[in-house]
Amino acid sequence: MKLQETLELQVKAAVKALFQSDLESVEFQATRKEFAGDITVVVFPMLRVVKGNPAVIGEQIGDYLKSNIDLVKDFNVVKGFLNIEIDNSYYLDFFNSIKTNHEYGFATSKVDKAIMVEYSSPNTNKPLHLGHVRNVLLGYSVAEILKASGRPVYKTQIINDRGIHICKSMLAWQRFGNGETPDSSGLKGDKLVGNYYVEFDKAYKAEISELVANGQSEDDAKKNATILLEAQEMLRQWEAGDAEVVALWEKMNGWVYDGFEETYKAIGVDFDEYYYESKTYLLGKEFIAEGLKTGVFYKKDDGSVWCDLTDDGLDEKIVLRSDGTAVYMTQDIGTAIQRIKDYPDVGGMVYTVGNEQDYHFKVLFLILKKLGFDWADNLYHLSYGMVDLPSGKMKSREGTVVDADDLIQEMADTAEEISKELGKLDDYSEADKKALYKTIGLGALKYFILKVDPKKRILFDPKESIDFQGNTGPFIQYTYARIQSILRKSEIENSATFNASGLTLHEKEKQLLKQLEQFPEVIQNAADQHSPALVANYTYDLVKDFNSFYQNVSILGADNNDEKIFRVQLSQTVGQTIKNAFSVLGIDVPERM
RNA sequence: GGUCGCGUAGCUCAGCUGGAUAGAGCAUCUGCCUUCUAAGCAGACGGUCACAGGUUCGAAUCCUGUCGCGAUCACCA
Repeated sequence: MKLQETLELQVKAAVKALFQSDLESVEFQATRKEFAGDITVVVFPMLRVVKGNPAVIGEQIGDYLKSNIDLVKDFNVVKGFLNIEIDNSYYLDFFNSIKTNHEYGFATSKVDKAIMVEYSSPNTNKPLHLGHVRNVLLGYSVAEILKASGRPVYKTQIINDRGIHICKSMLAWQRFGNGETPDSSGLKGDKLVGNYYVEFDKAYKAEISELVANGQSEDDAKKNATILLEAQEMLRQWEAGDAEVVALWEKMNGWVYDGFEETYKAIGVDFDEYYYESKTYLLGKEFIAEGLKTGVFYKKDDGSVWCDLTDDGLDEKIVLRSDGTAVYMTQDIGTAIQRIKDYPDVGGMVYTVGNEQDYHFKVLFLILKKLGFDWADNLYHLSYGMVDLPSGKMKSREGTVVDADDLIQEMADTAEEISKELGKLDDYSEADKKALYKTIGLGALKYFILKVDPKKRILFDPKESIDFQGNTGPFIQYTYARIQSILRKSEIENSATFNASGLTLHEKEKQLLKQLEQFPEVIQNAADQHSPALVANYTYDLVKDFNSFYQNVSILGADNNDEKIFRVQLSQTVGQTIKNAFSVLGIDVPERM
């Protein structure tokens, strides 16, 4: 039984014996550093059932615990706080139980339905940028955290491969491209297609100003520009299945997918399954027709189909245009249903999408529920805040976007600069160095983004590069590397045993053991709250404790062999925990740096 | 205007479903490398937790209102 459970039972028993009252629950917290003790019972809440002075009550409960639980070594009471000192043997037993477990913190799989986690979900007309990076990192990490908490997970995305945006790139490429390909230009496919999206916009703007100069109003000019009309015509041709248009569409989307794959690979994320809007919007339409029959939806005179959500405090929502074509909602309904059809073991889904779509998902989930799907109760919108620049929002048309590939490269470059200044890697091969720079650069970037609460906005200043000191990825990676250095020197395995009876636990050691004890719970909380930030901040705390230990206590120079074995193994276990924690954040750890 | 989210140190962020004197990092300043990697450690400085009420033994945390910032309310995605 866990310590806290034992204590809870005994505190209840104490209150029963001393005051003839029953407690519903007992409130615990970690003892503050300035007081003696390891765990604290808060007496105040008991005052509802037990009348009296909280300090006196604490004293009496403390006496009871001390004489009834061997592990309770001593206690003290400060105001209404009962600080309990736990015997070292408890922490050493705990340590021995986890030290050889390489999966420490990860739940052994529960029998539970799988969860599908969607993230990235880009449009196919332009490259990925910093906003996508946050999305991808969050989605990937939440998926890994859910896995670590014992649930089967599928990672997926919905690719917005059809629509006016890609037609714009296609048209511009036809018109200005001279047959340019990724091969002929040496450009990444997504970059190339993105360039033509910009080309389109330029031509479009030029035409608008020409029309305005000829006397049209701005609004009219925007509607009447021939290049836009042509793009719209192209979309119609696509929907009609025009062979030439479809071939071009497939070709250019193919380039984009290759480019995206490269970026995903560089970031280090993956997917189990891809969904394409072009393939799911029709299924959505089927279910609109179905819902129309069952009365979930209704048709207006002009033929458009709506869902009335006013009873739920929302508005009416259109689900099909009057011309019968699909809207965003239509295909999202289709995609959701398709996924459950494909993966019957999936019992819920997580959508990693920015908070500008909060309303959309509220409506989507409600509609799916009205359509009668039992899994609709287990849908979660992992809503995250925008990544803003000092100048405000990123605007692709204004060229202020921070490109994902560039950013990754810049981070690696910064890592290289710093590493060279420190000059600890002189015996590394060039290839090993490059790999390490990438690990550190990515570590800095990922940690920077993941450590903040998903729902908060992030301000990213490209001029001030991301820190490599303090509460950062590289600091944590550095600590890991330090630990590996000790392990290389010590050559002590974690399977080795030490004689615990002779050990006097140093306060830094005890602090580390307490911190390690938290890890499984942190993973569970992070899974419940869909928050990688909890894991990131936990890891930082652990690492801070370790560095304090490292700097204040000699590990290899311990007084006796038992102590040395224990300290080396403690270091190794902290290292393993850092590695496990970082793995669910998608961050690699280096052997040296 | 309606709805939703956010507001904590100069800056970037923690603070678990209410608990002790609100914590870290960066920046500034002091110390510490002939000893396990100084991307580190030890310390100093720095706060009206946006504001005002309320709930209670106790509020940064919960409720109400105000202000500020953002998002959203399309036959766009």
